[in-house]
Amino acid sequence: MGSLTRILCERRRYTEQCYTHAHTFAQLILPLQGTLCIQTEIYNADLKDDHLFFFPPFCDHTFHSKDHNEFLVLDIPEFFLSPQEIKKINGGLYKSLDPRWQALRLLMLNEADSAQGPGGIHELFRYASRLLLEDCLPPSIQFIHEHYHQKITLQQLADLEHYHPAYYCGWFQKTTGQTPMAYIKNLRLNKAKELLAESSLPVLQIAQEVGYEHHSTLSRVFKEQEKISPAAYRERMQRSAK
DNA sequence: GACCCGTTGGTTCGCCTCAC
DNA sequence: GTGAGGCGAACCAACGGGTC
Repeated sequence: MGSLTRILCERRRYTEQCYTHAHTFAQLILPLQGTLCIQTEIYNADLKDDHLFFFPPFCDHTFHSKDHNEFLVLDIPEFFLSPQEIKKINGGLYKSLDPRWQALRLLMLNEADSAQGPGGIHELFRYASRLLLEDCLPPSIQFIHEHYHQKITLQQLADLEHYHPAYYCGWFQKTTGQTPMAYIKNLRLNKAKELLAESSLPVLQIAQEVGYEHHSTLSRVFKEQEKISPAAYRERMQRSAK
C-alpha cells in the first residue's frame, strides 16, 4: 500500500491465513462480529466485539481469524498522530469498548457506509485519539515496562493499582488479554530475542539483562515458545542475516 | 583435566482461578 | 473483594559438549 493522505475507513473480513507485517500508517480495529487473534511485541489477544485494538505506525503484528468475522478498520496516516502520542502507544493498545466507544463505533460505521464517503471520519478520529490516549498505560503496566529486568511480584503491581492481588489478575487480563506473569514473560522473551539477534552476549548474561536470575529459566521459556533453544535461535538469525 | 557455556530433571513456592 | 487449592514457573544441581 502507498503512503496514505487521508483516513481510510471501511468494513473488512479476515481469513484463517496468518499474516505478519508492519505498516507506515496507524490502524484502529473495531470488531463487529467474530474474533481476530492478534500478536504484537507485548500483546497476545483474541479481539472480540467488547474490545478494540490500535496499532501505532511501524508496529510489527501477526493476525488471523478462525471464524466468520467482520471488522470496522481505520487506516490512519502517520501525520495524524504526534511523535509523543505514538511513543505513548508504542507496542499497540488493547482496550475495552465502554459505552463511549460503542457510540463512536456506530458513528464511524455510518461514515463507512455513507454514500457520500467517510467525510466526517477525521473529526470522529480526533475525538477517538483523545479517548485512546486517556490512561492508555495504567501505572502498573508502565512499571512493568520500566522494571521488566528486575524481579516483579503480583503484590507490587496490585499495590500500584490499589487492588487485591487476586482481583488485580482479573483486571489485568481484561485490560491486556493476558495474565500479569504471561505479559512480563512475553516482554522478557522479546527483549531476549532482540539481544540474541543483535549482540554476542552469552545466554547467561542475556537472561540476567531481561530479568531472569538463572539462565536455565530463559532456556526453558524460550524453548516452550519458540520450539528451539536460545543458542539455536541465535544461529538461525545469524544465518538468515548473511 | 579444567573451565565455560548451554541444557535438563527434580523440587519448591508463588500465581491463577474458582467459589463465595 | 477474599480465601483456598491446584498448577505452572522459577530455581538449584547435575550433566554434556566444546575448547584450550
